[in-house]
Amino acid sequence: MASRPTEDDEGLLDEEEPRAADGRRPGRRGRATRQRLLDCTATMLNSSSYRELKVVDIAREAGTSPATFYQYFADVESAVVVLAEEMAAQGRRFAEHVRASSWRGKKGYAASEALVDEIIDFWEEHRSVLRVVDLATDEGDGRFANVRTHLLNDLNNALAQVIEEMTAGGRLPTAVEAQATAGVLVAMLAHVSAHRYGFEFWGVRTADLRTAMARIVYWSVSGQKPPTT
Amino acid sequence: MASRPTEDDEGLLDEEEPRAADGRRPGRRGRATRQRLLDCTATMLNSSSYRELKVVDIAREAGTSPATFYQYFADVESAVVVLAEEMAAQGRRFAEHVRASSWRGKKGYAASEALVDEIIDFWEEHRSVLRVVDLATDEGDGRFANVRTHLLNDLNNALAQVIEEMTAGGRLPTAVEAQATAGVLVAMLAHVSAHRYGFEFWGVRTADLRTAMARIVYWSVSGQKPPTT
DNA sequence: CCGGGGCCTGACGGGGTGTCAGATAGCCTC
DNA sequence: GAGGCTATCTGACACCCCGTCAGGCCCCGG
Repeated sequence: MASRPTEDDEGLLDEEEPRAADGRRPGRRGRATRQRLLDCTATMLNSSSYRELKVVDIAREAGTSPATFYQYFADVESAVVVLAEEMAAQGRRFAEHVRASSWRGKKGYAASEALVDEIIDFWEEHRSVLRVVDLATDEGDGRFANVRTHLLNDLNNALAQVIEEMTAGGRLPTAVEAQATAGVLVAMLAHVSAHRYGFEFWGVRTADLRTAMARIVYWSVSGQKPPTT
Repeated sequence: MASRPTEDDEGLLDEEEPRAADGRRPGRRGRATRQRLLDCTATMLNSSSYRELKVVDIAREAGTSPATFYQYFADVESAVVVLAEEMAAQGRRFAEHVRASSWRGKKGYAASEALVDEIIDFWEEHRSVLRVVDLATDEGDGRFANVRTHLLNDLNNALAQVIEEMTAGGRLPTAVEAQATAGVLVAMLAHVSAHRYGFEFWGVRTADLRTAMARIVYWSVSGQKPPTT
């Protein structure tokens, strides 16, 4: 039943606290500039690789100087972290979805398909930011790892909980470790969703990936064969 | 039955062709220097992050100058590609293993466990290089994507073939698309293996991940519940 | 209309990259 | 065993981006 540890959220003190480099609380003009910088960052993330994203370029795009950028963000990644956090906040629904669904029989399989769809769509919508999150996380950047956790942790625990219940109900063998299974499923969902285009390139259709994953999720959670349609 | 397309391997013309910057074929001394550079790159990859790997440092470590490095490699990544290719050559065994195994009954589950173990071990052994391969691939670097493909493609096709056979034999519903299922399984195996330590950090044991994955692989391939031990 | 603090920037030192032209080392020939 | 040729190495340099200041601009409140 081990639940993932969670770090202290200093972010809860104030809604948002976009502090400037010297600790000042920016006024109206400052916040506008900050937002402009953020928007440009998001835009440029769509058109260029994350590695090529230079402070100079963002600043120029926003019609300001590099020095101004550093007044609001410690580096490029800090700006992207903000974008990532905004995105992650929208990811809560996955877990809610899992908890609200019935996981038995045809309904269970439908829930599985719906979950997979939701995740694939989410990754599609936020792909440029998520790509950076994955990259930076793999590179060992704790800030991004934290965001990624917030995004996936709820889903992970929700799935684990369902699996626990199924095990307790005798539907799954006691040998299955709920957290491990949930973790593997989440990893699969996130990774495959992130690499849709890679698969498409190799001639594997997203629709088939979706079915393959839905089947695995359903079987892993319920212990039953998915209904063949 | 769509098989992944494969790129032309110009590498087959000559065993290895470590050409210098100006197209010369290096002599004995040159090859020794090149190898020294390569060894230092591998060493430093273990102790520092890939992003921090500077040409200057590698050169200094190898007791030579940066300019010399550029005589053998276009950039740091080019050197790592060579290391990655050497590693990938060892990954052939996964596919052989899949093809040589029986995938039914207890033997099938044992094969599944063995495959998972083999992959986890491989990722452990080559983790520093594989981390770069994953990172650079995600970043869109074609050279690394190519290596990654060579490494996983065989396994993917081998699994897909087994799944096809199972489908033909009526053991799996015809709705399952072999390549998609194989792709999802490979993605899961590679991604979870690459993030073992992440899971351990969250209190999920590798042994449990292994079981969870072995069960999913076995079920996906054979359509049967894994034997409960 | 006149401070003064919030906001911006020009200018700079630092460190890494990639490329020369020229120095050096190894090897073969006579 | 000296000359000469090529392979190999390197110091020096121009470039680029980073991140930081000190100082200047702008705007609002009084």
